[in-house]
Amino acid sequence: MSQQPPSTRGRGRPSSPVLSRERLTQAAIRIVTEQGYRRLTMASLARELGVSASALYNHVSSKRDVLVLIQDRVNEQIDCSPFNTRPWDEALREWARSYRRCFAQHTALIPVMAVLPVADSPQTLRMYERVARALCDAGIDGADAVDIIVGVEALVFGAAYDVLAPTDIFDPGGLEELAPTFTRFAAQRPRDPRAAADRAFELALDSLIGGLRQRFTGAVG
Amino acid sequence: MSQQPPSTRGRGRPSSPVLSRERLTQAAIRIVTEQGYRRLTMASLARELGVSASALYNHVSSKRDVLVLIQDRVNEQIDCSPFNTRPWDEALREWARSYRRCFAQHTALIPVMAVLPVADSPQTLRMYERVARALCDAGIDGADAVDIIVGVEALVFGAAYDVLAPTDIFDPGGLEELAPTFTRFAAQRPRDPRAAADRAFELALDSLIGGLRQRFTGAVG
DNA sequence: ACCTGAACACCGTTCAAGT
DNA sequence: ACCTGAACACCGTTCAAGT
Repeated sequence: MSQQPPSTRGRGRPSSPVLSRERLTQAAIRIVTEQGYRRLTMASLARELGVSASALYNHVSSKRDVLVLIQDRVNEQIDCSPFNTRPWDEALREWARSYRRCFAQHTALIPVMAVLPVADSPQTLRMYERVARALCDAGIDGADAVDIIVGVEALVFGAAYDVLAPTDIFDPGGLEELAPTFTRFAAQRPRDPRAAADRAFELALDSLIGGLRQRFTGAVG
Repeated sequence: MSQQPPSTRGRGRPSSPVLSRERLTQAAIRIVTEQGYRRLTMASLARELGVSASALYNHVSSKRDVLVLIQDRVNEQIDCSPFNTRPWDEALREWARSYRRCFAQHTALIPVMAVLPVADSPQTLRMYERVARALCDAGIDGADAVDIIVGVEALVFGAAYDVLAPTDIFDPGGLEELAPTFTRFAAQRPRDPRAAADRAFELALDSLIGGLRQRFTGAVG
Protein backbone atom coordinates (compact mmCIF):
# COMPACT_ATOMS: atom_id res chain seq x y z
CA MET A 1 0.00 0.00 0.00
CA SER A 2 2.10 2.95 1.29
CA GLN A 3 5.32 3.31 -0.60
CA GLN A 4 8.49 2.71 1.34
CA PRO A 5 11.77 4.46 0.50
CA PRO A 6 14.64 2.08 -0.39
CA SER A 7 15.80 2.82 3.15
CA THR A 8 19.42 2.27 4.06
CA ARG A 9 18.58 0.52 7.31
CA GLY A 10 21.02 0.80 10.20
CA ARG A 11 24.20 2.79 9.71
CA GLY A 12 26.62 0.68 7.72
CA ARG A 13 26.20 -0.59 4.20
CA PRO A 14 22.66 -0.66 2.74
CA SER A 15 22.76 -4.51 2.74
CA SER A 16 20.26 -5.02 -0.08
CA PRO A 17 16.93 -6.36 1.27
CA VAL A 18 17.14 -9.92 -0.06
CA LEU A 19 14.00 -11.14 1.61
CA SER A 20 10.67 -9.74 2.73
CA ARG A 21 7.25 -11.13 3.67
CA GLU A 22 5.97 -9.82 0.37
CA ARG A 23 8.60 -11.54 -1.78
CA LEU A 24 8.20 -14.69 0.29
CA THR A 25 4.45 -14.73 -0.27
CA GLN A 26 4.78 -14.23 -4.01
CA ALA A 27 7.36 -17.00 -4.32
CA ALA A 28 5.17 -19.38 -2.32
CA ILE A 29 2.17 -18.67 -4.55
CA ARG A 30 4.32 -19.16 -7.62
CA ILE A 31 5.38 -22.63 -6.41
CA VAL A 32 1.86 -23.61 -5.41
CA THR A 33 0.37 -22.45 -8.70
CA GLU A 34 2.99 -24.08 -10.90
CA GLN A 35 3.79 -27.23 -8.93
CA GLY A 36 1.09 -27.72 -6.30
CA TYR A 37 1.09 -27.77 -2.51
CA ARG A 38 2.98 -31.06 -2.31
CA ARG A 39 6.02 -29.30 -3.69
CA LEU A 40 5.85 -26.33 -1.36
CA THR A 41 8.52 -27.00 1.26
CA MET A 42 10.66 -24.62 3.22
CA ALA A 43 13.62 -25.87 1.17
CA SER A 44 11.92 -25.33 -2.19
CA LEU A 45 10.69 -21.92 -1.12
CA ALA A 46 14.21 -20.94 -0.09
CA ARG A 47 15.60 -22.22 -3.39
CA GLU A 48 13.03 -20.19 -5.33
CA LEU A 49 14.22 -17.12 -3.44
CA GLY A 50 17.90 -17.91 -3.68
CA VAL A 51 18.50 -18.08 0.06
CA SER A 52 19.03 -20.80 2.64
CA ALA A 53 16.03 -22.39 4.30
CA SER A 54 16.98 -21.09 7.72
CA ALA A 55 16.86 -17.53 6.39
CA LEU A 56 13.09 -17.83 5.98
CA TYR A 57 12.68 -17.98 9.73
CA ASN A 58 13.72 -14.37 9.99
CA HIS A 59 10.44 -13.48 8.29
CA VAL A 60 7.97 -16.21 9.21
CA SER A 61 7.79 -18.33 12.32
CA SER A 62 6.71 -21.59 10.70
CA LYS A 63 5.50 -23.21 7.53
CA ARG A 64 1.95 -22.71 8.76
CA ASP A 65 2.72 -19.01 8.73
CA VAL A 66 3.54 -19.28 5.03
CA LEU A 67 0.18 -20.95 4.42
CA VAL A 68 -1.56 -18.15 6.29
CA LEU A 69 0.13 -15.59 4.04
CA ILE A 70 -0.98 -17.49 0.94
CA GLN A 71 -4.50 -17.83 2.29
CA ASP A 72 -4.98 -14.13 2.80
CA ARG A 73 -3.83 -13.51 -0.77
CA VAL A 74 -6.19 -16.16 -2.13
CA ASN A 75 -9.10 -14.64 -0.25
CA GLU A 76 -8.37 -11.36 -1.98
CA GLN A 77 -9.39 -13.02 -5.26
CA ILE A 78 -12.88 -13.92 -4.10
CA ASP A 79 -15.39 -11.71 -5.88
CA CYS A 80 -17.47 -9.62 -3.48
CA SER A 81 -18.72 -7.19 -6.12
CA PRO A 82 -22.19 -8.80 -6.42
CA PHE A 83 -22.99 -7.30 -3.02
CA ASN A 84 -22.77 -3.88 -4.63
CA THR A 85 -25.53 -4.46 -7.16
CA ARG A 86 -27.66 -7.49 -6.33
CA PRO A 87 -30.13 -8.41 -3.60
CA TRP A 88 -28.50 -10.21 -0.68
CA ASP A 89 -29.60 -13.72 -1.64
CA GLU A 90 -28.40 -13.53 -5.22
CA ALA A 91 -25.17 -11.86 -4.17
CA LEU A 92 -24.60 -14.53 -1.54
CA ARG A 93 -24.90 -17.19 -4.21
CA GLU A 94 -22.44 -15.50 -6.54
CA TRP A 95 -20.04 -14.98 -3.67
CA ALA A 96 -20.24 -18.66 -2.72
CA ARG A 97 -19.56 -19.71 -6.31
CA SER A 98 -16.49 -17.51 -6.55
CA TYR A 99 -15.35 -18.66 -3.10
CA ARG A 100 -15.59 -22.32 -4.09
CA ARG A 101 -13.81 -21.75 -7.40
CA CYS A 102 -10.90 -20.20 -5.51
CA PHE A 103 -10.58 -22.90 -2.88
CA ALA A 104 -10.99 -25.79 -5.28
CA GLN A 105 -7.46 -24.87 -6.35
CA HIS A 106 -6.30 -24.46 -2.77
CA THR A 107 -7.88 -27.31 -0.80
CA ALA A 108 -4.68 -27.63 1.21
CA LEU A 109 -5.58 -24.28 2.78
CA ILE A 110 -9.01 -25.37 4.00
CA PRO A 111 -7.90 -27.00 7.27
CA VAL A 112 -5.84 -23.88 7.98
CA MET A 113 -8.45 -21.34 6.95
CA ALA A 114 -11.32 -23.03 8.79
CA VAL A 115 -9.78 -22.53 12.23
CA LEU A 116 -7.67 -19.43 11.59
CA PRO A 117 -8.35 -16.34 13.73
CA VAL A 118 -9.32 -13.47 11.44
CA ALA A 119 -6.83 -11.30 13.28
CA ASP A 120 -4.11 -12.93 11.16
CA SER A 121 -5.91 -12.30 7.92
CA PRO A 122 -6.81 -8.73 6.93
CA GLN A 123 -8.23 -9.54 3.49
CA THR A 124 -10.48 -12.20 4.96
CA LEU A 125 -11.74 -9.69 7.45
CA ARG A 126 -12.46 -7.19 4.69
CA MET A 127 -14.48 -9.83 2.89
CA TYR A 128 -16.51 -10.72 5.98
CA GLU A 129 -17.22 -7.05 6.55
CA ARG A 130 -18.63 -6.68 3.04
CA VAL A 131 -20.94 -9.69 3.46
CA ALA A 132 -22.00 -8.73 6.98
CA ARG A 133 -22.92 -5.25 5.81
CA ALA A 134 -25.03 -6.59 2.97
CA LEU A 135 -26.90 -8.90 5.32
CA CYS A 136 -27.33 -6.07 7.80
CA ASP A 137 -28.78 -3.84 5.08
CA ALA A 138 -31.24 -6.63 4.30
CA GLY A 139 -32.47 -6.42 7.89
CA ILE A 140 -30.84 -9.61 9.13
CA ASP A 141 -29.78 -9.85 12.76
CA GLY A 142 -26.15 -9.72 13.89
CA ALA A 143 -25.74 -13.26 15.20
CA ASP A 144 -27.78 -14.65 12.31
CA ALA A 145 -25.64 -12.81 9.76
CA VAL A 146 -22.47 -14.37 11.15
CA ASP A 147 -24.11 -17.78 11.21
CA ILE A 148 -25.11 -17.38 7.57
CA ILE A 149 -21.53 -16.55 6.63
CA VAL A 150 -20.20 -19.52 8.61
CA GLY A 151 -22.81 -21.86 7.16
CA VAL A 152 -22.28 -20.88 3.54
CA GLU A 153 -18.54 -21.13 4.09
CA ALA A 154 -18.93 -24.65 5.44
CA LEU A 155 -20.77 -25.74 2.30
CA VAL A 156 -18.19 -24.01 0.13
CA PHE A 157 -15.24 -25.71 1.85
CA GLY A 158 -16.80 -29.14 1.69
CA ALA A 159 -17.82 -28.69 -1.93
CA ALA A 160 -14.35 -27.45 -2.89
CA TYR A 161 -12.97 -30.91 -2.17
CA ASP A 162 -15.51 -32.51 -4.51
CA VAL A 163 -14.17 -30.57 -7.49
CA LEU A 164 -11.03 -32.70 -7.38
CA ALA A 165 -12.75 -36.03 -6.85
CA PRO A 166 -11.84 -38.76 -9.34
CA THR A 167 -14.29 -39.94 -11.99
CA ASP A 168 -14.68 -43.35 -10.39
CA ILE A 169 -15.42 -42.05 -6.90
CA PHE A 170 -18.85 -43.72 -6.82
CA ASP A 171 -17.85 -46.84 -8.73
CA PRO A 172 -18.41 -49.65 -6.21
CA GLY A 173 -15.88 -51.96 -7.86
CA GLY A 174 -16.45 -55.46 -6.53
CA LEU A 175 -18.79 -54.19 -3.84
CA GLU A 176 -21.81 -53.47 -6.01
CA GLU A 177 -24.02 -55.95 -4.18
CA LEU A 178 -23.58 -53.86 -1.02
CA ALA A 179 -25.27 -50.88 -2.65
CA PRO A 180 -27.38 -51.70 -5.71
CA THR A 181 -29.69 -48.68 -5.50
CA PHE A 182 -26.92 -46.20 -4.89
CA THR A 183 -24.85 -47.67 -7.72
CA ARG A 184 -27.75 -47.37 -10.14
CA PHE A 185 -28.33 -43.76 -9.08
CA ALA A 186 -24.66 -42.84 -9.30
CA ALA A 187 -24.55 -44.08 -12.90
CA GLN A 188 -27.12 -41.40 -13.79
CA ARG A 189 -24.79 -38.54 -12.91
CA PRO A 190 -22.91 -36.56 -15.56
CA ARG A 191 -19.85 -38.45 -16.78
CA ASP A 192 -17.56 -35.46 -16.38
CA PRO A 193 -16.66 -35.39 -12.68
CA ARG A 194 -16.40 -31.59 -12.67
CA ALA A 195 -19.91 -31.27 -14.10
CA ALA A 196 -21.22 -33.75 -11.53
CA ALA A 197 -19.61 -31.83 -8.69
CA ASP A 198 -20.95 -28.53 -10.01
CA ARG A 199 -24.46 -29.92 -10.23
CA ALA A 200 -24.43 -31.17 -6.64
CA PHE A 201 -23.02 -27.88 -5.39
CA GLU A 202 -25.57 -25.80 -7.27
CA LEU A 203 -28.42 -27.91 -5.90
CA ALA A 204 -27.20 -27.58 -2.33
CA LEU A 205 -26.40 -23.88 -2.66
CA ASP A 206 -29.76 -23.09 -4.24
CA SER A 207 -31.56 -25.04 -1.54
CA LEU A 208 -29.55 -23.49 1.28
CA ILE A 209 -30.11 -19.96 0.06
CA GLY A 210 -33.75 -20.70 -0.72
CA GLY A 211 -34.16 -21.88 2.85
CA LEU A 212 -32.42 -18.79 4.19
CA ARG A 213 -34.56 -16.50 2.04
CA GLN A 214 -37.70 -18.10 3.34
CA ARG A 215 -36.55 -17.85 6.92
CA PHE A 216 -35.34 -14.27 6.84
CA THR A 217 -37.65 -12.57 4.39
CA GLY A 218 -40.66 -14.84 4.36
CA ALA A 219 -40.46 -14.97 0.57
CA VAL A 220 -40.87 -18.26 -1.23
CA GLY A 221 -38.89 -17.22 -4.33
CA MET B 1 -17.91 -61.66 8.67
CA SER B 2 -17.31 -65.33 7.79
CA GLN B 3 -15.43 -67.10 10.57
CA GLN B 4 -11.96 -68.27 9.72
CA PRO B 5 -10.37 -71.31 11.31
CA PRO B 6 -7.13 -70.58 13.21
CA SER B 7 -5.49 -71.99 10.11
CA THR B 8 -1.96 -73.32 10.28
CA ARG B 9 -0.90 -71.59 7.11
CA GLY B 10 1.63 -73.28 4.88
CA ARG B 11 3.11 -76.56 6.05
CA GLY B 12 5.68 -75.82 8.73
CA ARG B 13 5.14 -74.23 12.13
CA PRO B 14 1.90 -72.23 12.63
CA SER B 15 4.01 -69.05 12.99
CA SER B 16 1.57 -67.11 15.22
CA PRO B 17 -0.21 -64.38 13.21
CA VAL B 18 1.46 -61.32 14.72
CA LEU B 19 -0.17 -58.81 12.43
CA SER B 20 -3.39 -58.42 10.46
CA ARG B 21 -5.33 -55.58 8.82
CA GLU B 22 -7.83 -55.89 11.64
CA ARG B 23 -5.28 -55.56 14.46
CA LEU B 24 -3.59 -52.76 12.56
CA THR B 25 -6.85 -50.83 12.22
CA GLN B 26 -7.67 -51.23 15.89
CA ALA B 27 -4.24 -50.07 16.98
CA ALA B 28 -4.42 -47.05 14.67
CA ILE B 29 -7.81 -46.06 16.08
CA ARG B 30 -6.48 -46.48 19.61
CA ILE B 31 -3.61 -44.08 18.90
CA VAL B 32 -5.83 -41.55 17.17
CA THR B 33 -8.44 -41.62 19.94
CA GLU B 34 -5.97 -41.37 22.79
CA GLN B 35 -3.27 -39.16 21.28
CA GLY B 36 -4.67 -37.56 18.12
CA TYR B 37 -3.74 -37.72 14.45
CA ARG B 38 -0.49 -35.82 14.91
CA ARG B 39 0.85 -38.78 16.87
CA LEU B 40 -0.20 -41.40 14.36
CA THR B 41 2.98 -42.31 12.48
CA MET B 42 4.05 -45.57 10.93
CA ALA B 43 6.67 -45.80 13.69
CA SER B 44 4.19 -45.21 16.52
CA LEU B 45 1.73 -47.64 14.98
CA ALA B 46 4.45 -50.30 14.74
CA ARG B 47 5.45 -49.65 18.36
CA GLU B 48 1.83 -50.01 19.50
CA LEU B 49 1.76 -53.40 17.76
CA GLY B 50 5.19 -54.52 18.89
CA VAL B 51 6.66 -54.89 15.42
CA SER B 52 9.05 -52.95 13.23
CA ALA B 53 7.73 -50.19 11.01
CA SER B 54 8.68 -52.01 7.83
CA ALA B 55 6.52 -54.97 8.86
CA LEU B 56 3.42 -52.82 8.40
CA TYR B 57 4.04 -52.71 4.67
CA ASN B 58 3.19 -56.40 4.43
CA HIS B 59 -0.41 -55.44 5.26
CA VAL B 60 -0.92 -51.90 3.95
CA SER B 61 0.71 -50.17 1.03
CA SER B 62 1.02 -46.70 2.53
CA LYS B 63 0.06 -44.49 5.44
CA ARG B 64 -2.85 -43.25 3.37
CA ASP B 65 -4.06 -46.84 3.36
CA VAL B 66 -4.11 -46.77 7.15
CA LEU B 67 -6.24 -43.63 7.07
CA VAL B 68 -8.64 -45.33 4.67
CA LEU B 69 -9.03 -48.24 7.08
CA ILE B 70 -9.73 -45.85 9.96
CA GLN B 71 -12.19 -43.90 7.84
CA ASP B 72 -14.31 -46.91 7.01
CA ARG B 73 -14.48 -47.79 10.70
CA VAL B 74 -15.47 -44.25 11.64
CA ASN B 75 -18.23 -44.23 9.03
CA GLU B 76 -19.63 -47.33 10.69
CA GLN B 77 -20.42 -45.18 13.71
CA ILE B 78 -22.64 -42.75 11.84
CA ASP B 79 -26.25 -43.31 12.84
CA CYS B 80 -28.46 -44.27 9.90
CA SER B 81 -31.32 -45.58 12.02
CA PRO B 82 -33.49 -42.46 11.60
CA PHE B 83 -34.12 -43.58 8.02
CA ASN B 84 -36.00 -46.58 9.42
CA THR B 85 -38.60 -44.55 11.27
CA ARG B 86 -38.68 -40.92 10.16
CA PRO B 87 -39.69 -39.09 6.98
CA TRP B 88 -36.76 -38.49 4.64
CA ASP B 89 -36.17 -34.84 5.54
CA GLU B 90 -36.09 -35.38 9.28
CA ALA B 91 -33.96 -38.48 8.91
CA LEU B 92 -31.54 -36.61 6.66
CA ARG B 93 -31.13 -33.99 9.36
CA GLU B 94 -30.44 -36.54 12.09
CA TRP B 95 -28.01 -38.35 9.83
CA ALA B 96 -26.15 -35.12 9.09
CA ARG B 97 -25.89 -34.31 12.78
CA SER B 98 -24.47 -37.71 13.60
CA TYR B 99 -22.12 -37.48 10.61
CA ARG B 100 -20.76 -34.13 11.74
CA ARG B 101 -20.32 -35.30 15.33
CA CYS B 102 -18.20 -38.21 14.07
CA PHE B 103 -15.98 -36.18 11.77
CA ALA B 104 -15.49 -33.33 14.19
CA GLN B 105 -13.22 -35.79 15.99
CA HIS B 106 -11.62 -36.95 12.76
CA THR B 107 -11.09 -33.81 10.68
CA ALA B 108 -7.77 -35.24 9.47
CA LEU B 109 -9.81 -37.80 7.53
CA ILE B 110 -11.85 -35.24 5.62
CA PRO B 111 -9.35 -34.57 2.82
CA VAL B 112 -9.00 -38.34 2.40
CA MET B 113 -12.68 -39.20 2.66
CA ALA B 114 -13.81 -36.44 0.29
CA VAL B 115 -11.97 -37.83 -2.74
CA LEU B 116 -11.88 -41.53 -1.81
CA PRO B 117 -13.47 -44.00 -4.23
CA VAL B 118 -16.23 -45.88 -2.43
CA ALA B 119 -14.78 -49.11 -3.78
CA ASP B 120 -12.21 -48.90 -0.97
CA SER B 121 -14.78 -48.37 1.70
CA PRO B 122 -17.54 -50.95 2.22
CA GLN B 123 -19.13 -49.33 5.28
CA THR B 124 -19.35 -45.99 3.51
CA LEU B 125 -21.05 -47.71 0.63
CA ARG B 126 -23.57 -49.34 2.98
CA MET B 127 -24.35 -45.95 4.42
CA TYR B 128 -24.89 -44.37 1.00
CA GLU B 129 -27.17 -47.24 0.05
CA ARG B 130 -29.33 -46.65 3.11
CA VAL B 131 -29.71 -42.95 2.36
CA ALA B 132 -30.24 -43.47 -1.37
CA ARG B 133 -33.00 -45.97 -0.68
CA ALA B 134 -34.77 -43.59 1.70
CA LEU B 135 -34.65 -40.79 -0.89
CA CYS B 136 -35.83 -43.20 -3.58
CA ASP B 137 -38.78 -44.25 -1.40
CA ALA B 138 -39.66 -40.59 -1.05
CA GLY B 139 -39.95 -40.37 -4.81
CA ILE B 140 -36.73 -38.49 -5.44
CA ASP B 141 -34.87 -39.04 -8.70
CA GLY B 142 -31.63 -40.98 -8.97
CA ALA B 143 -29.22 -38.20 -9.91
CA ASP B 144 -30.93 -35.81 -7.50
CA ALA B 145 -30.63 -38.30 -4.66
CA VAL B 146 -26.88 -38.61 -5.15
CA ASP B 147 -26.56 -34.83 -5.38
CA ILE B 148 -28.46 -34.47 -2.12
CA ILE B 149 -26.07 -36.87 -0.42
CA VAL B 150 -23.03 -35.08 -1.85
CA GLY B 151 -24.42 -31.67 -0.90
CA VAL B 152 -25.30 -32.57 2.67
CA GLU B 153 -21.92 -34.23 3.04
CA ALA B 154 -20.18 -31.06 1.86
CA LEU B 155 -21.94 -29.01 4.52
CA VAL B 156 -21.12 -31.66 7.13
CA PHE B 157 -17.41 -31.73 6.27
CA GLY B 158 -17.06 -27.98 6.28
CA ALA B 159 -18.99 -27.65 9.52
CA ALA B 160 -16.92 -30.37 11.19
CA TYR B 161 -13.88 -28.09 11.03
CA ASP B 162 -15.77 -25.31 12.80
CA VAL B 163 -16.31 -27.46 15.87
CA LEU B 164 -12.61 -27.16 16.66
CA ALA B 165 -12.29 -23.45 15.93
CA PRO B 166 -10.76 -21.38 18.74
CA THR B 167 -12.86 -18.97 20.79
CA ASP B 168 -11.13 -15.92 19.37
CA ILE B 169 -11.57 -16.90 15.71
CA PHE B 170 -13.60 -13.77 14.95
CA ASP B 171 -11.68 -11.44 17.23
CA PRO B 172 -10.16 -8.89 14.82
CA GLY B 173 -7.30 -8.01 17.15
CA GLY B 174 -5.72 -4.77 15.97
CA LEU B 175 -7.69 -4.90 12.72
CA GLU B 176 -11.08 -3.90 14.09
CA GLU B 177 -11.29 -0.79 11.93
CA LEU B 178 -11.21 -3.03 8.85
CA ALA B 179 -14.47 -4.68 9.87
CA PRO B 180 -16.55 -2.72 12.38
CA THR B 181 -19.92 -4.21 11.44
CA PHE B 182 -18.69 -7.77 11.35
CA THR B 183 -16.89 -7.35 14.66
CA ARG B 184 -20.02 -6.00 16.33
CA PHE B 185 -22.04 -8.93 14.93
CA ALA B 186 -19.47 -11.54 15.94
CA ALA B 187 -19.62 -10.28 19.52
CA GLN B 188 -23.30 -11.28 19.64
CA ARG B 189 -22.54 -14.97 19.14
CA PRO B 190 -22.57 -17.46 22.02
CA ARG B 191 -19.37 -17.25 24.06
CA ASP B 192 -18.84 -21.00 24.02
CA PRO B 193 -17.23 -21.73 20.63
CA ARG B 194 -18.89 -25.14 20.45
CA ALA B 195 -22.32 -23.62 20.99
CA ALA B 196 -21.60 -20.97 18.35
CA ALA B 197 -20.52 -23.62 15.84
CA ASP B 198 -23.59 -25.73 16.61
CA ARG B 199 -25.89 -22.78 16.08
CA ALA B 200 -24.41 -21.93 12.70
CA PHE B 201 -24.55 -25.55 11.59
CA GLU B 202 -28.15 -25.98 12.68
CA LEU B 203 -29.20 -22.84 10.83
CA ALA B 204 -27.50 -23.96 7.63
CA LEU B 205 -28.73 -27.53 7.90
CA ASP B 206 -32.29 -26.47 8.61
CA SER B 207 -32.21 -24.06 5.70
CA LEU B 208 -30.65 -26.55 3.32
CA ILE B 209 -33.13 -29.27 4.15
CA GLY B 210 -36.00 -26.80 4.12
CA GLY B 211 -34.95 -25.79 0.64
CA LEU B 212 -34.68 -29.42 -0.46
CA ARG B 213 -38.10 -30.21 0.99
CA GLN B 214 -39.65 -27.37 -0.91
CA ARG B 215 -37.97 -28.37 -4.13
CA PHE B 216 -38.74 -32.07 -3.98
CA THR B 217 -42.09 -32.25 -2.22
CA GLY B 218 -43.51 -28.77 -2.74
CA ALA B 219 -44.20 -28.53 1.00
CA VAL B 220 -43.33 -25.36 2.86
CA GLY B 221 -42.99 -27.14 6.24
C1' DA C 1 4.54 -65.53 4.03
C1' DC C 2 5.99 -62.40 7.06
C1' DC C 3 9.34 -60.17 9.90
C1' DT C 4 13.90 -57.36 11.09
C1' DG C 5 17.43 -53.89 10.66
C1' DA C 6 19.74 -50.80 8.00
C1' DA C 7 19.44 -47.39 4.78
C1' DC C 8 17.42 -43.69 1.83
C1' DA C 9 15.57 -39.41 0.65
C1' DC C 10 13.35 -36.42 2.54
C1' DC C 11 10.80 -33.07 6.20
C1' DG C 12 10.55 -28.55 9.49
C1' DT C 13 13.21 -26.19 12.73
C1' DT C 14 17.19 -24.47 15.68
C1' DC C 15 21.36 -22.16 16.49
C1' DA C 16 26.14 -20.73 16.64
C1' DA C 17 28.76 -18.13 13.66
C1' DG C 18 29.40 -14.66 10.52
C1' DT C 19 28.59 -9.59 8.21
C1' DA D 1 19.30 -7.04 11.27
C1' DC D 2 19.66 -10.70 8.48
C1' DC D 3 22.04 -14.44 6.41
C1' DT D 4 24.76 -19.21 6.15
C1' DG D 5 25.87 -23.93 7.16
C1' DA D 6 25.67 -27.59 10.09
C1' DA D 7 23.00 -30.18 12.94
C1' DC D 8 18.78 -32.22 15.09
C1' DA D 9 14.86 -34.93 15.50
C1' DC D 10 11.98 -36.57 12.97
C1' DC D 11 9.08 -38.47 8.58
C1' DG D 12 7.39 -42.46 5.06
C1' DT D 13 9.24 -46.05 2.43
C1' DT D 14 12.41 -49.68 0.40
C1' DC D 15 14.95 -53.78 0.44
C1' DA D 16 18.28 -57.39 1.33
C1' DA D 17 18.50 -60.72 4.66
C1' DG D 18 16.59 -63.85 7.64
C1' DT D 19 12.87 -67.77 9.34
